[in-house]
Order: sequence, then C-alpha cells, then structure tokens
Amino acid sequence: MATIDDVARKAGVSKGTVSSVFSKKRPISQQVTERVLEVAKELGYFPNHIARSLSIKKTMIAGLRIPLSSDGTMSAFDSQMINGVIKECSKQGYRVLLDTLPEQDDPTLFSQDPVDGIIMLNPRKNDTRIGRYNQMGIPLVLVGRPDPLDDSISYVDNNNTEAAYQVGDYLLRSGHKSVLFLNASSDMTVAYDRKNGLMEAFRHHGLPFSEEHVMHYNRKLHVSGTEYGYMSIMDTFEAMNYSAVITDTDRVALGVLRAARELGIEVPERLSVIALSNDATLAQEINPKLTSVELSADLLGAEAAKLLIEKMNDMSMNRQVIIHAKLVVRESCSTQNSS
Amino acid sequence: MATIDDVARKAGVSKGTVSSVFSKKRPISQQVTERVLEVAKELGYFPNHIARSLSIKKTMIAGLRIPLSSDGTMSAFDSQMINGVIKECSKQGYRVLLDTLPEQDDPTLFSQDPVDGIIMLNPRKNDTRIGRYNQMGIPLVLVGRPDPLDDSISYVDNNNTEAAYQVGDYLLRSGHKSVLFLNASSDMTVAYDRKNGLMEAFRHHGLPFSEEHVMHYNRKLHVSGTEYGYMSIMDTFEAMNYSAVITDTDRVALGVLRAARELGIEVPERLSVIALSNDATLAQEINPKLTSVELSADLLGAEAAKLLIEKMNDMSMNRQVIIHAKLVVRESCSTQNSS
DNA sequence: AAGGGTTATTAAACCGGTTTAATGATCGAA
DNA sequence: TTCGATCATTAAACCGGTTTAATAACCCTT
Repeated sequence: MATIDDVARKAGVSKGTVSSVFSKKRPISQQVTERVLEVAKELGYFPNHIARSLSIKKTMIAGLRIPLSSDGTMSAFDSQMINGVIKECSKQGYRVLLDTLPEQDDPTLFSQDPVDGIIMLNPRKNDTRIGRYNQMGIPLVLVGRPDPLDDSISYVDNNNTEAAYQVGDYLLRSGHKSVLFLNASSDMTVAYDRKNGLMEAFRHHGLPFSEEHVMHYNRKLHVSGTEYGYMSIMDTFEAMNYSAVITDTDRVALGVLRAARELGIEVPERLSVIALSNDATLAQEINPKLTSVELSADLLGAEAAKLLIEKMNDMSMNRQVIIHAKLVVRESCSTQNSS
Repeated sequence: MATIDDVARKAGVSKGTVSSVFSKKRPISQQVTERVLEVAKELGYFPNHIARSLSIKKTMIAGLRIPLSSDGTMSAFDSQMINGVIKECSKQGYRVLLDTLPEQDDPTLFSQDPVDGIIMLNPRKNDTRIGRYNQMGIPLVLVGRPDPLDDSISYVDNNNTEAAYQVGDYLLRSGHKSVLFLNASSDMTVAYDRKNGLMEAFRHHGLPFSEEHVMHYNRKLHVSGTEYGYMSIMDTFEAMNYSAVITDTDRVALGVLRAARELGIEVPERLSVIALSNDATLAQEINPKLTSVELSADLLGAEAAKLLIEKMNDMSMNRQVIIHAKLVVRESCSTQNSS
C-alpha cells in the first residue's frame, strides 16, 4: 500500500498538504489538490484508518458487547437489538464492532478496544466492568438496567415490572385464576422485574400467587426456547392447574402451541397464551395470532446508540431511557375463562 | 489515560521494556516485570489497541459488509450468517466489524477500514469492489458466488441450482404440474441460479415451464417477506393454476399460509408449500410443519470466516466452499396431487 | 585478570497519519 | 516602494505503541 509520504514525494508537496487535501480541514489550492489527487489515484493510495484514528483519537466505531450463549447463537432479541444499534450508528456515520469474547480478567491481557464507546448487554449483578470502563474513560451505555440501580449510568430498558403487571392484570380481569409463567433465565434482572410485576397484579386482585408457577429458562435443561415451552407444558399441564401461560419469547410460545396441539388442548378456549415478544412480525403470523407484549428490541438498540453517541460528545451526560412495552391483544387469549 | 511512556518513566525503565512486559515477546526479568505491572496497575494503564495495530499492522478484526435493506433491517438469513461469522471469529480470537454504510464511490472519501480482511455479502454483478480490495491487498471472501464466476476468488455459497432442481423434481414427482415460485429479488445471483435449477427439473420431466409463475421479491412493492407471500397468493391463486408454491424464505411461507387460511385453501391438500428456509427452528414449529430446504446460513458464515482467516495467513490461498442445501420433508406438501 | 559468550535493557527509528508554528508568496494600501 | 495583512505551504512534533541495533551487565572459562 502506498502511504501519504509516497504521495507527497511524488506530487512534490509535503505530507501536511496531502493530509489536508484528503481531510479537507484546510483549504488547498485548486492546482495542488488536482495534482495530489491524480498522484494518489496513480499510486492507489487510500488514507490509513488506523493511523488516522491514532492521531485524532477517534475511531468512529461503537463497541457492542453481547454475551453469547454457550452454543454461540444469539436470540431474536439480540439480533433485533443489534439491528437497531446498527441502524442508528450507520445513520450517524459510526460503525459497529461486535465483541462476544469472554472478558479477560487478567489485566495483562486486557487490551482496550479500538472503539469510541461501548454498548453492553445484560450487565451482571455488581458488574465490575462498569467501573473499569469508567476508570478508562470510555463512554458506556447499558441495555438492561444496572443492578443495583444507579442513575449515574446511562442505560435503556423496558418497563419490565409494569409490563408484567399489565399482563397479569389483563389475565386476571379476564377471569383467569392461575397462570403459568415461563420466565427468562433466573440470573437476569428482567426475570426478577417481571416476576415482581406479576406478583403485584395478583396482590392487587387479591389472589394468591404461587412461586411454583414461575419457571425459569435453564441452558442446561433446555436446548432452545421452543423446547423450553414445549417441555414445560408437557410436564406440568396435568399436574398444575392453570388456564393461561405467559412466555418469555415468541419462540417459547411456539413450543407451547405445539405441546397444546399434541395434547389436544384448544388455544385459546382451554389455554390462553401471551408472549413477551421479541419478534414483532412473527407473533402476528402464527396461528392463532399471538396476544403479546411488544418489547421493541430494535428500539432499545437504537436508543442505546443515540445515548452512546450523546455521551461520546459529552462525557458528563448520562440519561436513562425506558422503552414502553405494551400489550397487544390478538387471538391467543380467552376473555371469559374461569377455570 | 496513562500511556506506555508514563509507566516507563514512573517505573524507571524504557518504553521498550514496558512493551515487552505486556507483549511477552522478549523475556524480562522477574523483578522488572513486577515493578512495571505494579506501576501500570497504579496508573490504570492499558495498552492502546490502535497504536499497537498501527505498529504491528494487524487489528485482529474481520470486516463484515452487509447491504441492509432501505428500512435498515436485516433478514433472518443475514442474522444467522452473522452468527456463524462471529462464532468462528471469536473462536480464533478475531472480532467482527459490521459495516452497513453504503459504499462511497468518491475515492477521496473512501477510507480503508481498520480490518485485516473482509467478508462481503451478496456481491453485485461485476462488482467493482472486488478489484478494489484486491488492489489494496485486503483479503476478501464472498458469501454468495461472484458473477461472473471466478475461481481466483474465495467464496462460500449454497448449491442453489442443485437445491432448486431437487425441490422441483420432488414436486413434479409428487404429481404437481404447475408451481408458483416466489423467488428472491431479481438482482441476486441466487434468484438466477434457483430459477435455472427449477427450469432444469421441468425440462427433465418434460413439462412446460412458465416464466409467469416466477415472482421476484421487490422492495418497492412488498413491505416485508410475509407480505410478499401473502399478497402473491391473494393476487394469483384465482387466476393462475398451480398446486404448489416454493417460497424464498420461511417468513414468505408464513404469509402464504395466512393467505391460504383466509381463502379457505387447505394446506397441503389443495396447496403444497416448500420454503427455502433460512430459519431452521421456525420451519418445524409452525403448523403444518414446513417442508423446506435448509440453507444453513450459520454454516455459510462460519465457513466464510474460516476461509478469511486462512487467507489472512496466506494471501495466495483461495478456496471455494459449497454448503450443501438439502430438502427436508415435513408436512406441508401433498404427494399425490395432480391438479 | 582478561577475553568470549550470554542475557537484560535501552535509545532511537518506525508505523502512517494530523496539527501547530513558522515560512514564503501574493496582494492591496499607504 | 514598502509595509502589513492574508493566504498557501511546509517542517517538525505528535499520537502510543513495536522493533532493531547497540550497549551494558553478568557469568564462565582459561
């Protein structure tokens, strides 16, 4: 590859001049510009992004840290989130660096990434990385609230507690007395928040809430979301007494529907299904159309990107954005059940 | 941020020594190593990835160029492909830079990316970028074959022609005489290859092939894949005479199924559906379970990553990988139709 | 005690850009 | 004609690492 020096030499000008021709930060006369561009073309010269980044201390790259499950696949939620991030970043001229490498805890090996800021998914409890990024002066935005809550950190999240309350309220109002909740993995804050919301709804309606009716997704037990839904119904429908199921994702709901078909349970007549949806288009295409809560993962991603870019421009800025998840009633819930 | 100089000064050693402590490329005595690490910790020093990249001329980043549709969303195929790329890259210590920015054709603005190599999706006909990357000496791997074919380029692709032939053969054997093909966008090589495969099957069975029965996805007409499927059936079922539909993706099949439900057409009794699937788990979860061709986008991605890493280590290396797409019979096709 | 062979460390050059401060050229006004 | 102002260009320093060639320190042998 030709360098800026090669161009400068051949065009008979200085490095600085060539630099200015390309960056346009300083006006260069018509003639000189033309000669430089011509030589550059001749030599096949393109500015080196890394050298430039080193100099201006900016890479125009946003880092996106996603913890992948052990089998290396990402969920529909992840995928839509990424989509949102990319969309917003592209719009503002940023590229996105995906990082799924397990974090090295050996600081000797820990090397700063070539990014101007970082969006981090599913922060852990008391996540030490948050402090580390702060110390390094790298702008950070979380997707999913920090635990414990901390409003000196920028983050975006759904109104999980409220959404779960809403779902519970809707089901109980419709006459359901007992509900199976196929919740997310128990180590996630969303799982905790949602359970609280649902409990609150039961309390509000003066009905007893059974912890046993809350399942948690478990990597070791379930090979996939659909399998989680399928197995949970197969295992519990006989033994437990419920007339409605709330599922963690649309995929889980697909598994529930398959189990219902095999057991000859009519949906929604004998079993109502509500999905906490991460795939807006899927819910309306399956039969029966799924009543669901739209989480808008893409919006979460886009907002996270906006927040990050804001923060890159002003480190002192931090903000929290709550994406309103709301119930969309379709066909998978009965409204006059009272089993 | 503290720099290597700060550490060197405070530890009373030279830059080079500090560098060696972190990179471990040269042995440094026990005592010196300890003092340097201690000072580094004290100062909160982490090696600067960009400076390091500039010096060693390697970033350990693979670029992934995906053309996003105008609404900025990616398809399930894209998403799975990315998944595969990430999985393989992570395994080998590479990170992935997603680039969806439209390519600047103004060479003044065109800046080399901070990547060691590039995986490019859906190359265009006579894609000028291929030559450009070659000229810049950047390792390149395509996902989707180059057009025209060129075996001096590394790429991965499905055996599209063959797969389409297989599908056609299966349907014609089953007694179908007329098939609607909801093909991909007409500017894609896959669309071309698949059509050829299908035509070949008709020829082989001595049946007439009607160009009118091949539709192409069109961004301007269809808001989504499902809508494409839905509308195509609604518009043509009465007028055209077909007993089977081949769809570009599972989502398109979902639209077809919805249209069938609304028109009271039984699947598979009166209409058979086969999806060229990009979402393995979805096909088996919907009702009826979709007979489909598994494209294994994740495998394509993983293979592309492998090829790229190979090529980064040896520029002269180039290889082509064909991922075998094969028909999986489930429930959505009748086998004794002859309408 | 001097010479030869290791080994550990350093100073300086280098990677390929940007930017600052200084220089040179050009022009209009006094 | 000369001075000052404006503008284009340049030389050199800088960004934060790696690496090479030279030096210094050490150990062992004769």
